[in-house]
Amino acid sequence: MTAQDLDFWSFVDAAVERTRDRLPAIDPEAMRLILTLYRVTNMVVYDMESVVHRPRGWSYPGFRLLFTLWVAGPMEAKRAAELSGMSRQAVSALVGTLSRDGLVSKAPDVKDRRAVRLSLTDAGEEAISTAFATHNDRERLWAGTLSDEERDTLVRLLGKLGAREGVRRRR
Amino acid sequence: MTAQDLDFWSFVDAAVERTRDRLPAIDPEAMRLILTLYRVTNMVVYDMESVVHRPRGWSYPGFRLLFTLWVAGPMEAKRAAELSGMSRQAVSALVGTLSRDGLVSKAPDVKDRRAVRLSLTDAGEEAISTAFATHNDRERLWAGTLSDEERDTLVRLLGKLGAREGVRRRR
DNA sequence: GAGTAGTAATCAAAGCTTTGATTAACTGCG
DNA sequence: CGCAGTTAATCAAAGCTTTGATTACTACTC
Repeated sequence: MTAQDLDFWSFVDAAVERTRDRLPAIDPEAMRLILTLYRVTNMVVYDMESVVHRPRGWSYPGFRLLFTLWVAGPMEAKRAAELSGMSRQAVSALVGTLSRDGLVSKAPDVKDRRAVRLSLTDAGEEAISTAFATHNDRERLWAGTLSDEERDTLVRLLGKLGAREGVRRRR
Repeated sequence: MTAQDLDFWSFVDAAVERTRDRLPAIDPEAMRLILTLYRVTNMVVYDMESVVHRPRGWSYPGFRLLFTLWVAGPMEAKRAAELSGMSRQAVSALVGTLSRDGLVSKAPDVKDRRAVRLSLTDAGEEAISTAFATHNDRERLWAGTLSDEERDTLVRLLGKLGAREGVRRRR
């Protein structure tokens, strides 16, 4: 496989091979894992975003924040950041957009006047309910390449990876 | 598990449960897969970027483009987009930064004067060589939660997911 | 050769995310 | 009470990515 014949996926093999030759001290299989993880996730996200969310005028991050509020109810911005995995700044900026578009409402917290309490508006509730069916159709399409057992194994192994201690987390 | 006790990971279980109750027509296990995939990858990317790349003054996308050129040699911008999984516009913008910082050089293509040929500068070559050892240390840390067999299984299942046909790809 | 269609790259605007700084409000110690 | 330290949120600037439009060039058709 020369450099001219590569495509998106065979690039991973080439990278592993090439690195094994030039930097023998590295762990090529760890590299293959992270490279593959990144590429697959990127594919899935691009597909979901471009097929499901952008045509409706929203972003994937916007959907994630709406979904977080839909699942766990109204909450402070800080907590929405924790549960959704975004930074507080990202939530702040995103809520600016979603609030402007009438999907999320901000109310001052009663107990702590620094805090902002986020909740779905009726339009937000409506939006997430209808969008989620399409979103999940797409999730099902992706998951459909795997048998139930393979899917469960994949979830379990991803969970094991995600349980890694001693790594940097968003604050 | 009430909404008040949730954290980043138990949120996934709550989402599956809550959705099963409110929207019985959806496939909760497909949802769990995609949700988990996204969260794990985000954790890994955040860790890699904040521990390895930002302290050196670079971004993860910047590293990915440099790495692409390092693995497969000088190439047109269009090809770099294909191999790295970025859009052509993203490559164009990113090359602006990397070129300004002296890590990548742009040269007009000899055969097609519309095209731009990208290559690593000496500084870029130097940068990727030294950064990659640290990058791979971090990859090894992540991969280290899994046995060799688990890691191979995970790569295989991710590959199967990534081989999905009929999805939207970047152009 | 002229004209049309297609392609490589870039520009422009908008959105998300990051770091670092700032404002406002809570907490705890003396 | 008064003040230092902490915390919630936001602002500002920079970077990456996206869509849509534009420019420059190539390739095809007549």
